[in-house]
Amino acid sequence: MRGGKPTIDDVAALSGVARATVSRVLNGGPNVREEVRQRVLKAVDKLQYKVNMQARFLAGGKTQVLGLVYASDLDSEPNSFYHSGLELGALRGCAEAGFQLLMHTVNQHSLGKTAKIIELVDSRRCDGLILTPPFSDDCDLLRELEARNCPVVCISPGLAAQKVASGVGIDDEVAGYEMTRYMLSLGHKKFGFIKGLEGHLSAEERYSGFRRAIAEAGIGEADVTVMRGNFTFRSGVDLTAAILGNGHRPSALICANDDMAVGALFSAHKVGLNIPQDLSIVGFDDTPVSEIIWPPLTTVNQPLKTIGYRAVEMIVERIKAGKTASGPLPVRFDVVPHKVVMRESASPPQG
Amino acid sequence: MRGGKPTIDDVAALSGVARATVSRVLNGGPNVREEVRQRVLKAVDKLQYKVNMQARFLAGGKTQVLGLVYASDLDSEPNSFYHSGLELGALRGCAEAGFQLLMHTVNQHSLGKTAKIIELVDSRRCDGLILTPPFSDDCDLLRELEARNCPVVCISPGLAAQKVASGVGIDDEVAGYEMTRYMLSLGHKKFGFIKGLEGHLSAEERYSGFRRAIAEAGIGEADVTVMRGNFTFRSGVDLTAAILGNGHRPSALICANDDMAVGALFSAHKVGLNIPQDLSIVGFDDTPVSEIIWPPLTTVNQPLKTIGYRAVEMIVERIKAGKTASGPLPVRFDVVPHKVVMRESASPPQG
DNA sequence: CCCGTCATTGGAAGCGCTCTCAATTCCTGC
DNA sequence: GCAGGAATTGAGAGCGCTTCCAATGACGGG
Repeated sequence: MRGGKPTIDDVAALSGVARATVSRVLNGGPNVREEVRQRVLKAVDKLQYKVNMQARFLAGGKTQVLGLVYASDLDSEPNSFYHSGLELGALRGCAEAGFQLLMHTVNQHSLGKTAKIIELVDSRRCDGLILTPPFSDDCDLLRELEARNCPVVCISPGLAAQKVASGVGIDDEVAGYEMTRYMLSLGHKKFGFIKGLEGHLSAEERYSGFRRAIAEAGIGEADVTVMRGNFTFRSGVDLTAAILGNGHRPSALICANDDMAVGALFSAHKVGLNIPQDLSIVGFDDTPVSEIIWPPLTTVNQPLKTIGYRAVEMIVERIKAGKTASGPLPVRFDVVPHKVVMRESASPPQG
Repeated sequence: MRGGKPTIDDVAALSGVARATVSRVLNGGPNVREEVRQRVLKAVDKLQYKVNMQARFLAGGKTQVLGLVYASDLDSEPNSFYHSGLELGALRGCAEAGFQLLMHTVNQHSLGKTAKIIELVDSRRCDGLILTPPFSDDCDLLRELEARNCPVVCISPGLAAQKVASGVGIDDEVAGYEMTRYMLSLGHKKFGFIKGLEGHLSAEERYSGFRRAIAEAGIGEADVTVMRGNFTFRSGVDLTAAILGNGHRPSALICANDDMAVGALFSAHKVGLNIPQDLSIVGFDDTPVSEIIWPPLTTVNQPLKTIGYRAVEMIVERIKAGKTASGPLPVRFDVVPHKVVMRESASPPQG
């Protein structure tokens, strides 16, 4: 033991068996006499022996670590609510599966963004990766990872990425469609839509759903105003101001996420509009603010924790498969249920 | 190379040197002829060789991984803004220091909460730990960790913990004091204070600062109402309702965090109060909502990202010291600057 | 009572890298 | 041209654990 922490050999020595036997006991292997097992366990306890994962994994060629990658740069702060939700769910999943979660952020505008992620797996730091938007839409990255045989699960990937790697998420197109249908059902006929950052395909899907519903309802191009924001409160404020200043004012404004919707609310308040009487405003995500703000925001709830949890389940599944079976698991996309949450920021249009 | 990934031996073979030499080149060791270095580098490049961290760390006895621990249970959702801020800062620090960040949540009410954290270091999963409240106040845990010689840095520890382990944070007592002084300067004479969860000593410090300012101002016990919340919006709502229903209404309400302040705002609005004319409400933390809410919340900003970043710096420092020097580094507490952010939820009392 | 089986157990070869220490080579200065 | 010392380089011993394979022992059938 040489003063340091006890090793498996110390346990073996103390219990009078071979190292291999201790290993068997530790890993619940078969073919160990009960009496021997007890003897080993007693030694483990007496020595306060703890497996050195570092060594176990070197020998076993794994790490029991999953990487969760998300984007962060100085201009667009990551949405903390969104990421915390996913993280919490993932953490729960990891705890159950006996994995650890390694966080990794990369500036999506940096040149070596892909390299940094790839290195994580090349240097054997983790057994699998969970990618969040917009990385979950980076097909090149996905393919590189696949070439390295690295299990990957994407959070809310767009259609293209869904063909390349497995993913989890809500059906954004349907969510956008349903939300729009709801607004339509309230009697709205003139719409505004604030899109999110380009490249976030899942947010773009919400827009597709919106278009589908609009088209079905026979609403003409002249009655819809579309703008592109960047998911921030600020952009919601600015774009809404632009939309409202524009004369041909919509009666319903749909935003691709809550932050922008809250910005819209802010802007509308500022010009003296009553919400929802004068303008219905709705968002996406159901972040905590949407409940706190006045009026409470009608929005779409997506079960972030469930998504994070499911992502871990899926990836663990793939990791196991990778080591058991021969052929790689087929790519799949798991849809988790979303829900339109009706609060008070949307109502039938006045007059 | 046997089909798998190239190893250091493959590089050694290809470049015609010994394994040790390749290692030296890889680690920037001295005493390698330039010509040899180039040869090795070329082989590395040609083979697309990547160090297997797993192996490097087993040999070196380190992991280059830092653990960030935070509490989470089902009843009290962790404050995503708070944790994301710290995490982001820590992540940035890790990236610069060449470390990875392992996240770990533990239910603070579970029995084995300490064991789970200890195991993280016992099983050699990380080289150091960053503890957030309330774990940063768990002196028993801190001592156990110290016994294991595990570098630890606490985020916003209370006075007791500051003596046991190093930490970073703002000076909460002074922050509470300053905020109260500010309210006093506005002319308030009757106060309400909503405390946070018991055991979160740093939040308790804010209260101490409040008491100090109140005492200095010669305000009597009869003019302050104190309640204990649990940091949630809900508790802010409920406790404020209680305070307002109580007759002897304060003109200023100070909450130990923003969520509760927002709840207070909500409750006050509900009973028809004008904020800040009828009641000034202030919080702590400067979360994003505080800017979005109406009226914008006067609060105390603490630089979370800086704190997270600094925590990593400190821990890396300790890790290096642990391996170089003999004596352990002295315990220290780094104070980062906070700032009272004056917005519109506080004003001189009416009448 | 002997031999094939099967449950147990031990031995030893790695996993891929770091690091100590000895061997070798290269320069100096005289 | 050669000794002494510094600069390089190579060999090999781990780091602590998993796992393949051979060895041992017990048992039941012939």
